[in-house]
Amino acid sequence: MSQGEQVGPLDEAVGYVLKRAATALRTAMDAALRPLDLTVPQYSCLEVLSQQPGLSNAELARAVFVTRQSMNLVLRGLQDRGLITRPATAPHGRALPTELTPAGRHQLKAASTAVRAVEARMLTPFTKSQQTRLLNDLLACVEALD
Amino acid sequence: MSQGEQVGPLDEAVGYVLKRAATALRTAMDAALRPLDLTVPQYSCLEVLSQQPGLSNAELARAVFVTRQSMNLVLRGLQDRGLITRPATAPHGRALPTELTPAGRHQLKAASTAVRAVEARMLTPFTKSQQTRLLNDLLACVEALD
DNA sequence: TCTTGTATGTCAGTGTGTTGACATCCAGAA
DNA sequence: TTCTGGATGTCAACACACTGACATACAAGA
Repeated sequence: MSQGEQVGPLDEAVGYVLKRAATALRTAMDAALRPLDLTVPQYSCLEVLSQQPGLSNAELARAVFVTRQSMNLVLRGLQDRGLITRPATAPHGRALPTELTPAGRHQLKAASTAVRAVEARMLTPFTKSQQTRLLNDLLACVEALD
Repeated sequence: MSQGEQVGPLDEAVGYVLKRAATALRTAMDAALRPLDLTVPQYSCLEVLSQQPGLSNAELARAVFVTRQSMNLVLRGLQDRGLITRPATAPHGRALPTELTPAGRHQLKAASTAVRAVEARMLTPFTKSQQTRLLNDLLACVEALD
């Protein structure tokens, strides 16, 4: 262009590479979860639900950064497959506390190992301390943008 | 759970934070480009086209990691607004070489500064050497997954 | 008590990206 | 020359996430 370097060969833009990394991870996770008939949002939902049982639809949506409507579809799919349970009537307010079924816990265990394997493959080039450094760097990026 | 730590409080999973960072960046870029009436894919397309004029639809799609169909919609939108030009008939084969119009170059300049401002804000917490380190780390992640 | 506000679940409508498919165009081998 | 393979542009159908909207249920204040 006219005034010096603009963005560079695009491979040098942090934002570009950040998107590429996220896309590659998403693709790899999709492939790893496909044999289990789980999508990434479904797996994320199960994982959160395992760590925080009894969360409502809206709370789950906030935890996974999607809308209530989207999470509602995810939950319905999981419920139809018997991986989670929601009471037909709300015990308090309108919130329906969601819980994992034994089948859901079993499915989550398989999915969790598959996902961890993908993460481990992604982190192969790094030492343990480098991994925490990368983690902190990414967190700093998020905070700087917020 | 049963056997030690599973995934941790989820904030410690690199994949989770990677997605959060990419989402935050995407949201910030969307907000920065909205006043210019440009979406992130449209901006990416203009940027690539500026560095490599004459690329065809399929080549652009590969460069931005979307399908030909999606890129076709993006190009049509940009073409209707007079930011790019495509010959009505292909000079060779079926590929239609795309070029930026003066209006497109002008719009891209404004968009590029806006996007660079977002990237700069994201990289505020880092020194120059830390930025290149982060870049290389992310590239290593992509390579490890490929 | 009644009212206002907030939060939740759910129903549309919309937009965007994808996969699947097809016709076209060129290059190279038989 | 003829034909096969690869690449391209484009159409259709589908999936998923979003915004907008509405009715419901509880909490806090007048």
